[in-house]
Amino acid sequence: MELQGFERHDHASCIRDGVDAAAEHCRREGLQLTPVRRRVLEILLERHRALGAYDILDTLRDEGLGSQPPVAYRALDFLVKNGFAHRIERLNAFVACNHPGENHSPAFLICRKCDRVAEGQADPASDMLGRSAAAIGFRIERAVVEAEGLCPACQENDRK
Amino acid sequence: MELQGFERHDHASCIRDGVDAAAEHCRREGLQLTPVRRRVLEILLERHRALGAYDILDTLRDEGLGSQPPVAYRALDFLVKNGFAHRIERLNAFVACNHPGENHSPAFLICRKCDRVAEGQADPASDMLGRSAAAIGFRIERAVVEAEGLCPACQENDRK
DNA sequence: CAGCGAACTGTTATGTTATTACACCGGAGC
DNA sequence: GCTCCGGTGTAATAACATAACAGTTCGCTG
Ligand SMILES: [Zn+2]
Ligand SMILES: [Zn+2]
Ligand SMILES: [Zn+2]
Ligand SMILES: [Zn+2]
Repeated sequence: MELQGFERHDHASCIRDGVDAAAEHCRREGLQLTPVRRRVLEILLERHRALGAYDILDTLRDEGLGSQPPVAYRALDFLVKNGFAHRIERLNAFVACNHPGENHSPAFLICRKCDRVAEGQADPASDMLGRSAAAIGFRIERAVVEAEGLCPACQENDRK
Repeated sequence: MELQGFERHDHASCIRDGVDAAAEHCRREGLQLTPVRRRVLEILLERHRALGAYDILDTLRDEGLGSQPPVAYRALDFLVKNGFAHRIERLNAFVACNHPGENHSPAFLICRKCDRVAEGQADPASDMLGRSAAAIGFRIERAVVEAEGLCPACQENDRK
C-alpha cells in the first residue's frame, strides 16, 4: 500500500493532477464538473488537509461562489459520490482523494496534533474483520477506517 | 475474532453482566458509577443498538434524571473513556461495549437497513494499514473501524 | 420554435449534534 | 468549619447538516 500525505511533494502538480483527473473522469462519464464543484475540489487540493464544510463555504463566500450551506454540501456530495474526495467521519470533514479515478476503499491516518491526513488502501475483505464478517454472513459494502495518532513530524516535535 | 450483535441471546443476563462488569471495574479503579452513568449504560444495554445522545437524553428526561444535553454527553464521555461504551462515528451514536473490562480495539459491523451493530476486534497493528503506518513512522494510537453493509437477517428479507 | 424535463443553483428556514460557561451541591481531608 | 474536588443542573450557543421550494439553463422533442 502506498501512503501519501505527510511527505513533502510538488504541491502545484498535485493540485493540477487532481483537477485534471476529475475533469477527465467527468468527461468520460458525462458528469458536469461545474465551477462550484471544480472550485471546491481545488480548495481541498490546495489546503491539502481535512476541511469542514463550513470552512469551504467561507472560501466560496469570499469568492462570490455561494454563501449558504447547501452550496458546499452539494458540491461535496458530488465529489464524494464520484470518488474525488472522501469524508472523514472522525473529523466531520472532507479531504481530496489521493487516488482519483481508481476504484478503492480508502483508509486514513489522522495526526491528532497537526490534523493532517494521509490516505492509504484497506481492502475490507482481507483483514480480520472482513473474514469474521464473511463467517457470520454479514455482507460488507463499505468500510470506514480511520486511524488516529502522531505523524512522524509531530513525534519529532514532541521529543524536543 | 468473536462477533456479537446479530444473533439471539439471553438479553436479561446480557444487561446484568454489562452493568456488573462496569460496577466491578469502577470499584477496583475507584471510579464513581453514579446513578446517571449507570442508567445510561443500562439504557444502551437494554436497547442493544446504537443510540444518539439525544435519544438517551429523552429517556433520562422521562425518568427525571436530567434534561439538558450535557447530562447525557457527560455520562457518555465517562462510559466511553472507561471502555463501557463506544462511539460509532458513522452514526453519531453510541453502543454498549460487548467486551467490557478487556483492553481492546473495537471494530463494528453496521447494518444499513436495521441499524443494528455488531462489535468485534481489529488489531490495528496487524492489518495492512497498520504495517504501512509503521513503515512511514506514523504512530497509531486508536483506530475507528466501521464496516457498513447488510446483516444476515436483512439479506434474507431483501430476497423475499 | 414552443413546450418540457433534467440537472444545477440560490435562498430561507429548520433540524440535529455537541460544547461552553457558570452556579450549585456534597463528601473527603485537614 | 473550610477548602478542594468531582459531579450535577441549566441556559446559551456553536457546529454540522438537511428540507423545501423558486429560478435558471440547456438539450430534447413534438
Ligand atoms: Zn481516495
Ligand atoms: Zn502531525
Ligand atoms: Zn468494546
Ligand atoms: Zn440488519
